[in-house]
Amino acid sequence: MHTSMSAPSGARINAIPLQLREQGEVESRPTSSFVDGQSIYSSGERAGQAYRVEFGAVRVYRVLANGRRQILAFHFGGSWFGLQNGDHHRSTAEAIGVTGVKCVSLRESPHVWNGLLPAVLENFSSAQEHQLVIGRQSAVERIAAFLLEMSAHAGHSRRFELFMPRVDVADYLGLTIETVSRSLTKLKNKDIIKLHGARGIEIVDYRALQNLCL
Amino acid sequence: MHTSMSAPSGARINAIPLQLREQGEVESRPTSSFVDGQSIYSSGERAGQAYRVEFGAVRVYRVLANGRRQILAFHFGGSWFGLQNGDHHRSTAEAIGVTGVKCVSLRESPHVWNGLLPAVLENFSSAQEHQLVIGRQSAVERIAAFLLEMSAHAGHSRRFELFMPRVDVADYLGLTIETVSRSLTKLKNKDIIKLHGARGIEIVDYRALQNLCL
DNA sequence: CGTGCCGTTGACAGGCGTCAAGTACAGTGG
DNA sequence: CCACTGTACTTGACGCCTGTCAACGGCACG
Repeated sequence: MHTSMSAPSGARINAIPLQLREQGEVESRPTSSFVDGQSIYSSGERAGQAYRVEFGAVRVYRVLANGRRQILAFHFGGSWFGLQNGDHHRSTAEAIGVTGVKCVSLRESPHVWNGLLPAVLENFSSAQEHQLVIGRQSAVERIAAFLLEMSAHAGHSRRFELFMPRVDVADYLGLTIETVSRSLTKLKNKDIIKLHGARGIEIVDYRALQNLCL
Repeated sequence: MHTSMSAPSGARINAIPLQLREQGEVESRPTSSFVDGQSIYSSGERAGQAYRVEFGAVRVYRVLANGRRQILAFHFGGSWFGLQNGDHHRSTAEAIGVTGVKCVSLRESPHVWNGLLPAVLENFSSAQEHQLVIGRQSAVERIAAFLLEMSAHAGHSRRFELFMPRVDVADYLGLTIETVSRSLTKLKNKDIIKLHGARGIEIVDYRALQNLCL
């Protein structure tokens, strides 16, 4: 199970951010392991911890009352998540594939907050970037931006595997799975990308993909 | 000029956040005044300052190469903005109506960063909230959410004035001005709101508006 | 080989963008 | 005082993009 996920996530372990190692507070904690789809925290639960992805991937999302879901962010190795100001989580975080996560209690060690400012700013920046994508870009443009984002997380590789199913891509980009599929097909037919199986992506024309995101 | 703006923004001066007064660093700075549409900082400029709205309002936006604009956030009295991790601004901030802004240099006083974590978390939270709106809601639902947001900034008043023109609302919600106008008309025809002139909003059925944002 | 999940493709309808015309209003100048 | 002008907003007609519904194909697993 999850063979198609564990291979790329294994490669990603080496990408764990060294600049955050300085925080001995974090390194002293054990890594918790989660299986695919397992909840790391849920909306409504009491907050008070900071989380960092060690390996694998995490989706953070919120669900509207009518069932519509919006994935706010994907997090990969080294990325912090779950940082917020309220007492209770307003979003849910789930593992994508087998995923390792380190937790720090902010109640026991409130001073850790000080070191997390760069991480919060990073999250904030990503959220703003994503606002542009879902606010002002067409379906194909969103897919292009998404593929470039995933490529960047894979070390700007031209060939990589998507960690998540289509429904996650759709809920991240504010689209439906059908539109995601159709947009990928369009990019394929324009010889901008090649598809290798359901999750494999090969970027043939990197520049064309970038031009779509203008 | 701007009479329709200065009245509500004047009321808002009292709403300046007291919990931030502790930072004498901020209070020691003079307030710079900006006229309607004046740039506070621009995309590409060197960053290194934190900004706080004293009175009036501010829009922060980015523009894609093809001219499409996305307003990332509106900021009102007491709100911090311009906080980011890079060396250079990736967005532009402009005054809406006559606006007062206090600046703090983060290069001269880097320790100020520590006190700004709550403000960054607040900005981050707002961005996430907005992701849901523009990612998963219809035009009418976005307008409903927007009106409730503006109402909240006016002390949850049922009657308030919009500070900004339709084009700002549209670029904030990822819509066109025509769709904004039509959606407002729909809400008006359903007797959920009343329109008083171009900018005046009266919420007749608060509950109905909330139900639209589910 | 059947079953179930995931992804793709097609037909169709509806929502929103685009283009265009019309209205309201403030400011200006005669 | 009133016509003129420019800006902001509204309304209408129309077309496209994307959502919806449905059928189909591929692959893993039992």
